[in-house]
Amino acid sequence: MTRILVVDDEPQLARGLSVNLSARGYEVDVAGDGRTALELSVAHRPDVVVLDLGLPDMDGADVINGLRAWSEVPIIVLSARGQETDKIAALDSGADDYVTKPFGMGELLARIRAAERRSAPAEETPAVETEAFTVDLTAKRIVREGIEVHLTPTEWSLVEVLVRNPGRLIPQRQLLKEVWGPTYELETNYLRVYMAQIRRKLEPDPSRPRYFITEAGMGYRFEAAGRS
Amino acid sequence: MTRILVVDDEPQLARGLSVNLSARGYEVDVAGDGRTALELSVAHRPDVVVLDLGLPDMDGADVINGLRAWSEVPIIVLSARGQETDKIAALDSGADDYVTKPFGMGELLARIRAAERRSAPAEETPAVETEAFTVDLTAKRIVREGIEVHLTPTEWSLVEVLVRNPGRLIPQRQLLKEVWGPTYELETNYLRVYMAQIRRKLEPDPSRPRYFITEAGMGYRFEAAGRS
DNA sequence: GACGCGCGTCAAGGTTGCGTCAAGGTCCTA
DNA sequence: TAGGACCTTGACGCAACCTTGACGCGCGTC
Repeated sequence: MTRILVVDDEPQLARGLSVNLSARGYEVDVAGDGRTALELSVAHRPDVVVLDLGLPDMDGADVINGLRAWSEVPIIVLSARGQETDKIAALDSGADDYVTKPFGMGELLARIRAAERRSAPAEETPAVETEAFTVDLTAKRIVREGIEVHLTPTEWSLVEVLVRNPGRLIPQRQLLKEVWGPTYELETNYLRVYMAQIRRKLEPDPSRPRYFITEAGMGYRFEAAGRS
Repeated sequence: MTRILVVDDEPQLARGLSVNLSARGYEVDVAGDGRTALELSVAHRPDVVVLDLGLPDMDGADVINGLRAWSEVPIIVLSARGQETDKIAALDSGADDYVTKPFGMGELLARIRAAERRSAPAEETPAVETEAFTVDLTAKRIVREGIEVHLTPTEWSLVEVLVRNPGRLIPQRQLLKEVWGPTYELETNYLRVYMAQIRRKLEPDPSRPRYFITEAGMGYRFEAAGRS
C-alpha cells in the first residue's frame, strides 16, 4: 500500500487532497509545516511526498534538501508561483515534479502514479537468506530456526538499510541519517545500542558477530555469507 | 555523457531543442516521426526521450508504449494540448513528465536534469582489479585470494587516494594532506608506517612491492598492472 | 670508506571507538 | 491509572587503532 505525505499549510487544500487520496486507496499523512514534514517522513517513510511551497516555517528548498539528505522519495511540488525560475530552482534542488496551481486533481493523481511507477522496480530484493536466519523485506518478517523473531521498528529500519546493501560498508553517519533522521548524524551511541540488540536477536553468537560486522571508525556491514 | 532523443515533427522546434541541448553538453538525436523515434531509440539507447505529441505517423500513446515495451528510459512529453485528460492519458500510458507548450527552455532543461538524476544511480560498482587483489571502492572492501582483507580507516583513505589514480605518482605532501589533513604535510613518518602496513596486507611479497611503488624523494604510485 | 639521507621495519605507549548494561523516560493500551 | 513495549541516556571496561621514536638498510656523496 502506497503511503503519501501531503505537506501544505492551508488546511482546506490539505484536507481536500487527503480525502481525495484516501478515497483512491492511499495511506495519507498530512503536515502543516516543514519541521513536521521532516519528522513525519522519518517516522512514516512515505513512498511519495506532495509538497506545497510557501510553508510558514521553512523555505521550500530547505525542505527538499532536508529530505534529500537521507532519502530518495519522489517529491512532487505544488506551487502558486508559475515563474520559470521557481520551477527550475525547485527541480534543481531535488524535486521530481512541479505542478502549478490551480491544477486538476486528476493530473496530480496521474503524476503521483507516474512517480510511484518509477520507484516501484527499486524493490528487487524480496528475501535475503543466511545460514542462521531469513529476512523477508516485503513482509517485514525475520525467521530464525523456524521461529519468527520480533524486531522493534527502529531495529527493523536499521536491519533494512544494512540488508538492502549486502557486503557493502555503510558509514555510521548514513545509518544514523536514514534511521533516525538527519539531525542525529552524530549520535553514535544509538548505533552501538541497537546493533547490540540486533545481534542478540539474530547472531548465533552475539559476542562474535558473523553477519553484522563492525568496521571500527567507519561503519557497519551486513555479510550475507557469514564470516569467520 | 547523457544522450537525448528529441522526437518532434516540426523541424523548427526540433532544431531549436537540438541546438540548445547540444550547447549544454548533451548528445542529441532527432527523430521527425514515431517510426524513426523507435528505431533510433533501439539503435542509440538514449538516456532521456523528449517526445512531442501529434506526430504524423503514430499516436503519442503508441510511441510511449513502443518504448515502454522494452525500455524504462524517462520520457518527457511536450504538447500543445493542455487538457487534463490529455495529461492523464500520457502519464498513465507510461510518460514520466508532461510539459505544456509554450514552455521555457530553462524549465525543460531542469526537468531533463531531474529525470537524469533519478535514473543515474543504476551505475555499477567500480572495482579495481589486480592479479593479487580486488578493490571495491564503494563497498569499501578488498578481497585477496578469495578471502577478505581488513583495512583500518587510515589505511583505507590512503589506498583510496592511490587506487583512484592508477599509474599516477602522488607526491608525499598531497597524500599527507588528503589523508591526515593540511597540518601533517611534513609527517612523512606516517606514510612510511602505513605504506608498510598496506603492503603487508596486500602485496604478495611485501619486501618487493609490485603494486604500491615508492618513488624515492617524490611520492608513491599505484600500479594496477603490477610491476617487475 | 665514512657520512648523510630517505625509506622500511618494529613495538611500545596513548587515544579513540565499540560493546555492554541498566536506569529512567515516553507513549500506547487495557 | 497501571502495565508493557520501546526508546533514550550515561557509565564502564576492553579492543582496535593511531602515534611515536628507535634502529637498520641501501644508496649516493664527499
